[in-house]
Amino acid sequence: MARTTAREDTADTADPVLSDSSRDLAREVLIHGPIARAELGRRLGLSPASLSRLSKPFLDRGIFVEGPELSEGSVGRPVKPLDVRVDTRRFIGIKLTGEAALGVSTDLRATELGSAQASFADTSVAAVVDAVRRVVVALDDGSATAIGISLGGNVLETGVVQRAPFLGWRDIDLAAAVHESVGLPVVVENDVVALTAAEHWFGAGRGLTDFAVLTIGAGVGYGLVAGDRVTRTADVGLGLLGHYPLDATGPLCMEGHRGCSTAMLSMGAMSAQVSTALGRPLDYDEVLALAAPGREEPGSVVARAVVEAAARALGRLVAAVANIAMVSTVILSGEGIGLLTVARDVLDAAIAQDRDPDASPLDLVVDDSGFTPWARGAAAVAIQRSVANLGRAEH
Amino acid sequence: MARTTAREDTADTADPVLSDSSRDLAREVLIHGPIARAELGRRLGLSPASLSRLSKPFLDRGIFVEGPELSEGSVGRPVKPLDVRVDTRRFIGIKLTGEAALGVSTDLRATELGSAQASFADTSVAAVVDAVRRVVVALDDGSATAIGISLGGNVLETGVVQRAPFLGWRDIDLAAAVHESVGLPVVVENDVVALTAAEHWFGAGRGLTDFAVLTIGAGVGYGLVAGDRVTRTADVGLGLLGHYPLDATGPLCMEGHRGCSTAMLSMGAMSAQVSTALGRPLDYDEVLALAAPGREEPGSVVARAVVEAAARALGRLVAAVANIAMVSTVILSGEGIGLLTVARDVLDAAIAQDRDPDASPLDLVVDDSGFTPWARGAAAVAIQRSVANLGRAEH
DNA sequence: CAGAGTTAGTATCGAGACAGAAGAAACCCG
DNA sequence: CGGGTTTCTTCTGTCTCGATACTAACTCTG
Repeated sequence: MARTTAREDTADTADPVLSDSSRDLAREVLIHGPIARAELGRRLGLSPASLSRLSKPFLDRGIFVEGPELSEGSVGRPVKPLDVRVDTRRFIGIKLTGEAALGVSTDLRATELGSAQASFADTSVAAVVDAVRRVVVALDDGSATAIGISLGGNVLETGVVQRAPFLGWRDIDLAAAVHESVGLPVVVENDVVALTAAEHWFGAGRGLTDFAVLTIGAGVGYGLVAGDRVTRTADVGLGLLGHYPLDATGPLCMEGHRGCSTAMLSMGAMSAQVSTALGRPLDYDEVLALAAPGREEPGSVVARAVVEAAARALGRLVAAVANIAMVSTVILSGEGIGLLTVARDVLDAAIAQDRDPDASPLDLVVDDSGFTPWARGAAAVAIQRSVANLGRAEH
Repeated sequence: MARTTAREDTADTADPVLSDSSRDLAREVLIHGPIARAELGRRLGLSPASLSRLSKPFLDRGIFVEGPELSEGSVGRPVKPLDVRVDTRRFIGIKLTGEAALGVSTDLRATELGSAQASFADTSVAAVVDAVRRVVVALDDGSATAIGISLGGNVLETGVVQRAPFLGWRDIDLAAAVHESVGLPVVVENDVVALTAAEHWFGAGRGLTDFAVLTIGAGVGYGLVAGDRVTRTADVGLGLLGHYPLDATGPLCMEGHRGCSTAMLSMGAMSAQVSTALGRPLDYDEVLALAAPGREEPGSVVARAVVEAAARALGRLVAAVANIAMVSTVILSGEGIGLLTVARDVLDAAIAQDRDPDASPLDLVVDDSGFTPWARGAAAVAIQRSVANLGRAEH
């Protein structure tokens, strides 16, 4: 599409909407860090002349900087790579669980600069919005550009939460409510979509046009990037892979599926299995510790059986995703990927079993940064939505 | 991207490469049949003025025609819809099996106009190319624009067959060999990709940006359209869903997978199961006849058990594809979908079981036009490759 | 160490594609 | 029959682009 078409007029804040090429340039520099104009020209399909023209306003406004010249040993004039000044903007990302708002503040590349949280006693909109406000107050020094909020459930593009089981919400205009409360632009998105978007622009999926994200924690989440776009269907909030059949002989989940992904992989299901078998309560970390290689004490056999069954199930799931979504990269994230430290080899064997030996090797990336990716994802969505406004002057 | 960038210079035949907008217009009119300029403007994000300008050369060259005015009862000037003259070009599509070349001739919309086939005694390149030549001679009245060839295996974009197990080929430049023999432009593509492309532009997937295609026949094939593009990975020729685990208690396939998609769904596996149980040879159609509702004769119970197990397995596969590829439309094609006439209700029940009841309804389309879709798919690929050259004058 | 070769980036300018404005065409309706 | 409505075209100004020619800054070679 040529230039700024009238088709996707957000009409959000003001006039200075960037042209298509300018926005593409901003996106590319933001994602791919210090990068030469010539390289940008090749990627965007533009001539060097256009790159000079397009990058000038960004340099004038202080959004781009020219990095140090580095000649890399090759002949010719050294490149003066373009980069964004990541500190020109601040963003706040907040993940909502059933009890609390967990927030991080980030720079333009979704790098975490600080964190804060606030719990809410009940899940009324007022209580949740107030918790969000407290997190924002704790994190914002007055320079934040926008706020991203992510939660499990179905979210419309307008920021209306259509369905959020954890909060018991239906058709709540959360974006408007938070904007009312804190006075900043607010973006709301499904949590898995947000996490996937963060991996796409700022994480392990940077530069990839097709990959999948699997998260393991309280449940199992699934996000997909196809054709350089995060797939965003109406069903994305339902967690369609939450009850994917993986082991016909596995335990039951609370919805009655035998050996589904939740029954096999969620942290709660795994520790429950071991606790039941051993007759004493154990949490997830204790299960992993018991199953660790070399540990030979009462319960190790049970823990190992459960962890290895989970690893086999995960392998089956990863292979299914790679085969069906036609991706060659799968990113694993979430609090429950600790099982890989114990049973990585079992996982790899299970993947190999369900995947054609002639197929291209599967790139499995483990993002073990714990819980912050969820909040970081929310910030990433806010950043993405703001790129179109990057042309505006600094405040 | 604005205008014709130098990035994807095919440098195929000659100069008259269309601009991006012109190509998009040609594509849109070709796919969406008689369509008003105003509607085209909305879809392509162009002003009415641009539509007039862009469509003029196509009209002048006789590629487009203005359809009859139809006022549809609404007020205002009636639309003069644009349409392509489908008879201005002829294409030939050929599907290669292990023994024969099966061809169809089509118009610009891949509508079948005639068919022909030729078998080859051995799978040497010379024998296959000669069979292709005989098919072309039988179908071409001298007006064919291009030839599309599809086959099971891995095909590079250049037309080189990297791997074709059915033919025992490796790294064969089939496009060049056929071009040498018949003197027309030749496009070679994987058969499932070609079939998917045909559904995308001219079949049940017309107008959809995301859907999946499952084929059942001698094996199980899988194609995916995501973001309005046919997914085309290096692994696409391997048939990654050919041995997808579906039933832990099912029979073995010849590669030793228990209850995989081939073991459960392929025509050969189904009839083999029934034949073994009954102690007499039966072909696929006989199995379906035995399993038909109301039939109660010796063997019906066995046939029904096999067919229903296949339908359940297919349901599980369809649900997995819908959930993981995030599509809401799945097209079923191939010679082996006859089982649906017997066990459609079993299939629907199996899909429902593996899919969230709150998920958007799954649109299941059955393309039961038998074998010609395969050859038609090959023609469709040739047509798609030719759209960029549509600006050239008629011959 | 000088100059040839190479790569990066910039200023100028003309070509091309675009949308907006204005108007013509062809219908409906009262 | 004239006003309203929608479709489509013509004209024109604007904007973005790439080509060209240029400067800049480095390496390599003799």
